[in-house]
Amino acid sequence: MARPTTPLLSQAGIRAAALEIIDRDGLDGLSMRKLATALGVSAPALYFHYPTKEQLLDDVASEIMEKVDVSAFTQGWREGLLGWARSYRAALAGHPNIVPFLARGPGQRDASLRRADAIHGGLVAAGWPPREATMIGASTKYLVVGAAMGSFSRGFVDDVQVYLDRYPALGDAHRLREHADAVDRDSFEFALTMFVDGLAARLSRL
Amino acid sequence: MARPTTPLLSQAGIRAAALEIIDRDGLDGLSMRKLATALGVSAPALYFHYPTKEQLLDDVASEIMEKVDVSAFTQGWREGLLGWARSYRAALAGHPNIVPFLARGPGQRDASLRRADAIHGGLVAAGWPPREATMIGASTKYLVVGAAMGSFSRGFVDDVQVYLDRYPALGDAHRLREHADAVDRDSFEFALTMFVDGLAARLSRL
DNA sequence: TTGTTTTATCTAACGGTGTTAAGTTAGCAT
DNA sequence: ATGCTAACTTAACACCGTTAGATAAAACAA
Repeated sequence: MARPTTPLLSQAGIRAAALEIIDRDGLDGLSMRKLATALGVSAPALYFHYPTKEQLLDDVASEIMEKVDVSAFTQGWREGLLGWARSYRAALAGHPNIVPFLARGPGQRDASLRRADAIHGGLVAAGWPPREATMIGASTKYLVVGAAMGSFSRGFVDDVQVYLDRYPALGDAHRLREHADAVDRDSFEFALTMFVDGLAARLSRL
Repeated sequence: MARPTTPLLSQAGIRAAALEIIDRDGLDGLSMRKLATALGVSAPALYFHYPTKEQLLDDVASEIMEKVDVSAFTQGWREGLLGWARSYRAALAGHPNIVPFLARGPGQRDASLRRADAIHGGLVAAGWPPREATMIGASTKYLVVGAAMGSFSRGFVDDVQVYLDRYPALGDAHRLREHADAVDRDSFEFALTMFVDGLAARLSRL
């Protein structure tokens, strides 16, 4: 049982299985041995397709980031920023367990730079000074990543306070958790709206 | 060499050494064995003082969070929010390597609850509806944590220069690396200002 | 003072991790 | 048919968090 007639593994298949485990068992729940078992293979076989676990996670992260959409900048900076932020957050919220990894350095890839360029260019084209365009991009990313981290770590103090305010009649943790996603999205939308309102006021003063 | 004349370890000493290693070598750079070696002791000795690595990290995180100041809410919601956000960010920026742990942290401690109460209470006292007060708290936390994650994940954009001709609109973004700290702080201040401006406009409409 | 218990460390070891080394065989080119 | 490469295998290494059991000093009881 050495080399199979038809290959058992592929990069795409490995990534898919890895993401499935991460979504189900968390980032710490992913080990190369568990991943290999899920694929019906021994652990070192993975290293024929991926040089390192880190590289595999990088690819999984990039795959997720590819769903981020920056096309709305053609309709104006406000629409562009909102569209980007929302699709960015949606992408992260779909796989909250990988956010702590994702937030620590997807930067230097080609696709990522193309996105950054579209954002920066869209803002500058709308009249924002380049320096402020950079800060707007960074700020929006702060909001998205912060919100994603928040939803990643749900169940803790601040969130409890949120639940109690919004669903005062509910004392039961199960039903609270049911609405956790909606609460998260509300807070994110609120933050985004306030931020963009502040931006609009500033741009009109400029 | 069994029991020493005077104890070699203390919880405070262990925490301090752990934080030092985290600051220097990163979160993954902290192992119980390395920590023990730094303290001139064998690894299992640590378990007499801390039941688990997780618990130790919890304590280190709490120690950091104790520097967050919420007192400015006595001077108004704007001042309170700005003061809280800035001291919160300063606390995290001082130890960026622990942020990924801290952000998923179980802040289920008394101090954390007291802070949340002060924030929520200060906002409601200033006329914010309770539901919006909690969203403001969540939003601010998003900004702080997102900004802290950003500064944590410095280390990307190494060879952005290579891409500059391909993505001309990046413009001055290639200096992100050199001025990472300044850009981070400026962007955070910018985001915070825009957010609070948006809030002020909304409150006056309310 | 002696004896006992508790405290703070030690060494050894268990099962887990990412990863490397070396062996085995299928497919393919010569 | 021969040799080369591809895609797997098992064995093993160094590290990880943590537990078990031994040991000796300290603290306390008689």
